[in-house]
Amino acid sequence: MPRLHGSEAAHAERSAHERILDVVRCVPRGRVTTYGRVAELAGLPRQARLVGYALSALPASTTVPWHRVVNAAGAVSLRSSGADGSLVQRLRLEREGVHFDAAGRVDLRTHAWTVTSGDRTRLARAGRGSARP
DNA sequence: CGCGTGACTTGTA
DNA sequence: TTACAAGCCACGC
Repeated sequence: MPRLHGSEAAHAERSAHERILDVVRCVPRGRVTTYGRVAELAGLPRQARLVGYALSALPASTTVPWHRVVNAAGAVSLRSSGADGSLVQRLRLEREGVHFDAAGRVDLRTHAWTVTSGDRTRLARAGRGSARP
């Protein structure tokens, strides 16, 4: 059972943390999105930092495609754990066909994820909770 | 309860 | 192009 965090409880029964993960799960293979974008789609505008915090809390065994989330400059953000994680992120993206330039940045104009109607349906379903009245 | 820190963004210079 | 400040939120001390 998701624990509510007060401020969002009045607006949704699903925590901001889970809504963020729902959005990230909708990012298709070979595409990337930004922290700010995820926050906005999760109904948390201007809270990109919260997205980074949510992803940092993911277990190593997660199925959430966290590697498809980059910063606004198209660069892979360093993790507090070290540079290994960012390297893994880059390798995973390249394996999906995402191209990095000489500066180590993704071309967001080419690889940015665009939300489709199917994505919105999927998000809405996740938001309602498939087992909720 | 205050303060610093952090996988961020945006605006300004 | 880079550098700095302000804004936002959760967490540990």
